[in-house]
Amino acid sequence: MDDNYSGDSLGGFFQKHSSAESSVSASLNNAAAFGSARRSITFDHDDTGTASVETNAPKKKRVSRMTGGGLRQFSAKVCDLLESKGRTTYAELADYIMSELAGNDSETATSLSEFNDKNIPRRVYDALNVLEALDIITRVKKEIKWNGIPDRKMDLEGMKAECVRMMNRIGRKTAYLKDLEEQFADLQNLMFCNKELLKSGNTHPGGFSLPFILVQVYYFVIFCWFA
Amino acid sequence: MDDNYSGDSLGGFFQKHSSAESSVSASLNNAAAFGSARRSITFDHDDTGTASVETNAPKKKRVSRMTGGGLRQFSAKVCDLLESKGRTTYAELADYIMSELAGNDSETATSLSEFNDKNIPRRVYDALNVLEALDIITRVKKEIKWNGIPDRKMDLEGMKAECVRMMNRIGRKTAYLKDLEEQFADLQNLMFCNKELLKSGNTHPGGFSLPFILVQVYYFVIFCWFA
DNA sequence: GTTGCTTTCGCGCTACAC
DNA sequence: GTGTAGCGCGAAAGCAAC
Repeated sequence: MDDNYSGDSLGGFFQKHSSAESSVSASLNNAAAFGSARRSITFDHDDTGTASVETNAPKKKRVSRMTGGGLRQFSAKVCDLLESKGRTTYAELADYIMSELAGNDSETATSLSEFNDKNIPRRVYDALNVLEALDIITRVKKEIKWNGIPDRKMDLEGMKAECVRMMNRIGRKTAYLKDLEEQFADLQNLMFCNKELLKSGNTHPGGFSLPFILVQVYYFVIFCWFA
Repeated sequence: MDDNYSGDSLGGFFQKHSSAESSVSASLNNAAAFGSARRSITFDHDDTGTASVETNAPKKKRVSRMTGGGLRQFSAKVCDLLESKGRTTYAELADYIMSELAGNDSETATSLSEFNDKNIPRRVYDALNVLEALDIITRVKKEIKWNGIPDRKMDLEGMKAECVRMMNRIGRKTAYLKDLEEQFADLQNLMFCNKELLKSGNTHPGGFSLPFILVQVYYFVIFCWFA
């Protein structure tokens, strides 16, 4: 049986080495002949051009996609990067992403980077365009500014901070309040004591008296007098 | 006029025969041979180089691009649509966008739609992929759900409400506090007075009494007196 | 497992803009 | 030339049906 392993994914392994053509034809045949297993990791090379036509060995296209490693993957990366940098340029983005991708290979390094060198930049453009359409970023002459998923982060953060601030304020006020309540209670005790003293007749009649009045009024008329 | 639009390739429509090795070349030829003119909103072309192969007049690929009418444009549309529908499917999206685009033409209608029939769907996929990477949408088996710029709306509203609530609470506490402070001040005054009286010797050594009255009124008339 | 079709979408050629 | 991006071929993934 053939290979058909399935794997992949992640792997990303496809090498694209551009070299021998024999491989090419082989790949073609494989695909057709075996019919079954498709995916071959790839091959080919280039020739690019378009064309080619004649006779024999037509090349193919290469590929074997890096499953799951397309626009979606790059968009996410682009987004993270943009968000963390806030303001950057296309070149910086592309470089960063490329270097990141280049890190995880073993021997396909060269071929991989050759591949990425051309593919990533193109994908980054796609991602940027969508992001721009959503107003998540703004492009002004080469400079890319992250507006952020509209206010989300900023406002959320801002409001959280505000919340904390308010909580603290409430805490302080509450403590002060408690303090005052205690003092208030103490004074009420004082009043009570005075009253008791008075009542108990413990007071000296000719003593002193303090015709004293304290009136606190909030909203209405008050008549008060004494003689 | 020569607008040539016309045909298109349709290319896709040769089914994929993947069989023989000739397949490759065959497809190429088809494209070339039938290929002939493909729309051009603007003009055309020429035959540039690449390709083509034998025989007759093969045109190529071309297609003068519809500047500015690419991923960016479609992304915006896709986004609006998704947001308004909340939950839909790829097919619905594509159809909707296509019909919308088809509306604004004059005579190129046919060619345009033929063109769009193939191009738009592809673009919609691009847009969806980016959106998905940003978690703005979620795809579950053909169904596309709009998550909407992550919680933004919900959280923002929620936190604003929370803020208002807290502000009110602070207001109430503050008023109460002020109230207590005043009462406190009053009582301290009372204490002070008492102390002064005491000190002034006006007091009777055997104890003091303070026929005293403290009245606090909130809302209504009060008559108070003593003699 | 394997045809055979449909849905996604990787990838890169190449047209334009600057 | 270089930077951007329109555009679409055809491979891979998903789905039946055999």
